[in-house]
This record gives sequence, structure tokens and C-alpha cells, in this order.
Amino acid sequence: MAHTPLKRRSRAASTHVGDETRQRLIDAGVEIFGQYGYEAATTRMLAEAAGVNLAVIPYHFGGKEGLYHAVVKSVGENIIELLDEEKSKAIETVRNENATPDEVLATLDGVIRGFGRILISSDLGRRAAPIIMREQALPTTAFDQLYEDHLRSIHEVVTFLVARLKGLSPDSEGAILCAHAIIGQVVVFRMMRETAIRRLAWDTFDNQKTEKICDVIIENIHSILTNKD
Amino acid sequence: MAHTPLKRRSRAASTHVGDETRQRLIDAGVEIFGQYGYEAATTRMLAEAAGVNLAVIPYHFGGKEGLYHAVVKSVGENIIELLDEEKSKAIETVRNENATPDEVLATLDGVIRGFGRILISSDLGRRAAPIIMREQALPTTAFDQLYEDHLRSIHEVVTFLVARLKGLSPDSEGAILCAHAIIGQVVVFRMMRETAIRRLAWDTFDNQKTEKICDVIIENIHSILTNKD
DNA sequence: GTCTATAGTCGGATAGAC
DNA sequence: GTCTATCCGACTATAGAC
Repeated sequence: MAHTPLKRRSRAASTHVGDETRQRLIDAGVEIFGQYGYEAATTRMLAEAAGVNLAVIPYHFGGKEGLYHAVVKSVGENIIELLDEEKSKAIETVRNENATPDEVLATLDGVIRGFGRILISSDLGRRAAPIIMREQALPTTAFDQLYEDHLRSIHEVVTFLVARLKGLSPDSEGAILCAHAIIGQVVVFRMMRETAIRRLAWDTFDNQKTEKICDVIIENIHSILTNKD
Repeated sequence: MAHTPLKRRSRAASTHVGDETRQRLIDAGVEIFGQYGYEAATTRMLAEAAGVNLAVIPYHFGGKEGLYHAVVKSVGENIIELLDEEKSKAIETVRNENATPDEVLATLDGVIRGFGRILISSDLGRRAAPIIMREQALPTTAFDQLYEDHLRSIHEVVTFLVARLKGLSPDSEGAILCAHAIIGQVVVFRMMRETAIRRLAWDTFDNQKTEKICDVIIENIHSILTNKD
């Protein structure tokens, strides 16, 4: 460089050089941590995948663990973002005391199908799943943040809809347990994906198969939540 | 290989000195691999927890990875053993063409409740879960064996019962998908245990709470599989 | 079969030039 | 902010005595 460029100081949305480095590392981190797990992923892999120098990991994130935290946060935000529309609609439905059971059920269908699509067949789901599963199996300090910021709100939304349809309080054990079981029907297709694929002799869950899975789950949910008395 | 040195073949139940060492390492392995994950578990931890010398791990198992395989196998066997009674009963019910829907449903209840108890509140479930979850999230060569020897048979039993109640072929996609979703309702209470516990403000899943969870799941299953036409 | 001692490798983090 | 070079600790596996 001929003459020292002024460090571009941030006017509003101006991007710094380091910001891109940070983002590249986070993106690479989702991929590498997801593919190998936290311990098996090395800082050398992470740096190479991001196309940055090894030493910038401690510089920008304080170390491997700091990068991992940023990755978990990013994963949570990305998932929530994709569910945002369904979530808003659900909150609106819950607040509307005049919503009919059919409307509430249709809203729940939307949430479940959206959740299923992201989890089961999206690239984000594929990459994020091992990270989230690890935090569930062996929670680290990143789990608290993930739960408070993201997991809880999805769980609550489902619980609200279930509670409404079952005529229970959204704080009741019955509603929360039932909501958790319903969520389980979806997540099992990601968390026990290998088992499902072998049993079905499918090679993968493409979009069409994902819809079929969601159809079955939604049919089950209708059976569970439709009052037969 | 020229010829592999034969290990001393056990005459009946004669116990060798090394057999106890092997078993101690496997038991310690379930605990340590379960608690820390494969990579974070070190041979030093494993040896110390087993109360044996570090060098016997390569000697008896060929290395850390060999011990891990033995641990996965042991975990699968122990779970299956506890489910053996329910499994036999289920196979008997399925073979009996005169079994009534109520009988089939009752058999399924037994399988689900047995599975739930093991998975959710037993010590075995606690220790085994991270290991099985890891194999689902990031399958290693141990997964093939785990699936073929153990997971498949449980899945098939549930599928047979579901298929009978839905009037479907046990090979049909519909039956397998529905069975998988039902299994999901159980495993989610282990795999997303932390999330459930926080939502419920429970401190743990003791026996009483486990029964409550199983009650909800079984109620859901009845709704799903009871024909309302 | 089990022990001690150690080899050989690779990990994350850092110092200091630019 | 980014680079190269390097440190230091921790890991698995092995050699060889017993």
C-alpha cells in the first residue's frame, strides 16, 4: 500500500475489515463445529475453512471457545429468523380470544410445518443440528443463552396453541408436556435421522419427503388435539 | 494376516484375570464417554475411573477407539435386555391374528412405558443417552452395529404394533413414519431434557414425573391410533 | 497382564514484525 | 488487524521390565 489508508471509522453501517473476518469465522464455525463436534474441530480447520489466519481466532473471539459461543448464538438467531413469520402469526392467534379451534389448529400446523422444513431438510438444519444436539446432550455455558434467547420462545408458542386447543392453562404441566411431546415428533426426524432413513430405505430427506413427514406429524397432532367428546 | 493369535477361549464361565479389567474399562467407558463425549474423554480419565493402568487400553482394546466400540455395544445390549420382556410380549401379540385392537394397544402401551422408564429416568438412560445421541448426530463406524443389533428391532416392534392398529402394512411408509413420530415423543424427553426441565421448572425427572410423562405420551398415542371413523 | 517411563504428535495460544 | 514462527502442554500409543 502506497500510503497508509485511514482506518475507516464506522459511520453508521460502514463495514470494518475485521467484521468480515469475524463473519467468515462464524460461518466456517457453523460448518466445522457441526461436522466434527466441538472437540474434534481444530482451530487450524476453522481458520482454513474461513480462509483467515489462525491467530485471528484468539484475537477476535478470545479463543476457540469464544468462537464456539458466537457460532451457537448465530445458529439460534438464524433458525428463529426463519420461523419469525409463523411465530408472529401464532402470537396473534393466541391473543385473539375469538379465534376458532380450526383457526388455532391451522396456525399450529403452520408453525409445525415451518419448523419441520427448517429442521429436517434445510441446509441450516443440517449444519445446526449437531451443535444444538450437543448442547442438549452435554450442555455447556452456551446452552443457557440458546435456551433463553431462542428455544424457550418456540416452545412457548407451541405450548400456547396446544393449551388453547386442550382448554388448559399455558402454564399447566399438561400443556407443556403435550407440547414437548409434539415437538418431539418433529425433532426426532432430525435427531434420529439415520435411524429413520434406514428404516424407510430412503437415501435422504428431500423436500417432497419432508412434506410427507410433516403430513404424518400434522395428522397425529390433529388426532391429539381434536376433542372427541 | 498370517494367523491371528487366538485369545484364550473361555471354557464355560471361567473368569480370566483380564476379563475383569476389560469389564471395568467398559463400565468406566460408559460413564466417562457419556459424561464428556468421545474426544473430550481421555485415556487417562478412562484408566483412572476404571482403576486400571493406562497401558491396558491399547492392550485389551487396541486403543481408545476400540474401547469406545465396546462401550457402544455394551450400552445397546443393556438397553435391549431391559426391554426384552416387553419386546417378546409385543412379538407374541403381533403374531396372534386374533388379538383385539385393545390388546394390541395395551401391548404398545407396555413397550412405550418400558422404553420411557429406561430412557428418561434410569441410570442406564442417563449414561447411555449422550453416547447414542452422538452416534445419531455424527455417526461413526459404531453406528452400523448399534442400528443393526439394537435400534432396528425396537423400531420394528413399534412399527408392527402401529401398523396393526392403523390397518397398514408394517413395511408401509405410513406405518414407519408414524412409528418414528411416536418414538420421538418418548426420546425427546431424553434428548431435549434440559429444555423440558426448564420449561416445567422441574429439577429432575424422578420416577413419579416419568410416569406422568408416559401418561401424556400414551394418551397421545391412543388418540393417534384409535380409529374415530 | 500389568507396570513405568517415554516417545512422537498435535493441540491452542502467543510474541512480535508488519 | 493480520501475519509467521514458536512455545508449551496434553494427548495416545509403545517399549521393555516384571
